[in-house]
Amino acid sequence: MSDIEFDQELTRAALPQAVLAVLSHGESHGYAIAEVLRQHGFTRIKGGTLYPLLKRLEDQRLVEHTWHHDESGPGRKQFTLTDQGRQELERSATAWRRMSQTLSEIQTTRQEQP
Amino acid sequence: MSDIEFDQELTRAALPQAVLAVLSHGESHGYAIAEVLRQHGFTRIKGGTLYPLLKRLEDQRLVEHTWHHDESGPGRKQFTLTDQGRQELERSATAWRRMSQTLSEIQTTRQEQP
DNA sequence: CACAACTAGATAGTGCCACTAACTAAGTAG
DNA sequence: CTACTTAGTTAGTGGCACTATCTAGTTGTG
Repeated sequence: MSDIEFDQELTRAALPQAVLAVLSHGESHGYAIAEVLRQHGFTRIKGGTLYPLLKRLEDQRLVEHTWHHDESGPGRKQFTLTDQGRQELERSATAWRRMSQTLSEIQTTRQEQP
Repeated sequence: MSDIEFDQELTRAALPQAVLAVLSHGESHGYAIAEVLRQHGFTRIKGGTLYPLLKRLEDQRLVEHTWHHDESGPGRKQFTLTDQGRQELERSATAWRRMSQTLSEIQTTRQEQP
């Protein structure tokens, strides 16, 4: 639970996967997702970043929402992963690992001079 | 040496580090850097992506260039890492590892329900 | 010779998306 | 009544990969 903040480009690449990963544990709403992300080091995710992202994930059919109105507090959009979302999470996690691998390869591999 | 292509957002986050990593092996010019990147799976890096990036890295004092005019072929901008560039490569590699760690943490950690 | 293909670098335009800031709206604490 | 928290939304900006197109020198082929 670090509180160091990630840089912007890294966030941009990782955030959709992070949100899907949070939702892989079960349904949740925007504000609670933000809370979990904050605990994991995404300290500066604001509504203006998260809600449009959730909208995009929904447009891609990776998540779905239903409205929940409790007896107290404002209404909530409860988000759940779709099957497609679960697949995308897996695909994205693999891509991420492959890129990590590639980056360290480039750095450690001796280059052939032509 | 995979020839599968990376997706755009991942490329965006990784490419500057990848270029710095290539240059950590010694000076090189744009076209040759592109060649090495292609060998490592960045199959669709075109001049229009790479040259502006090199320009930005230079603006940030992470790389420097000198012109080389061989007896044959067009002139080349030979790029070298600066000390600052070497530091940035290390910082960025660490950030990348930390993000990978974070992503797998989010996915595997049980969430506390309030 | 003419014409294509390759090497090397540069630029304009587009689209995506994190970020900032400001907003609505309902409940709670002082 | 005022301020804060929870919850979600919207408009505007800037950075950057991507596409397409350009210049310019070199090499290969008919």
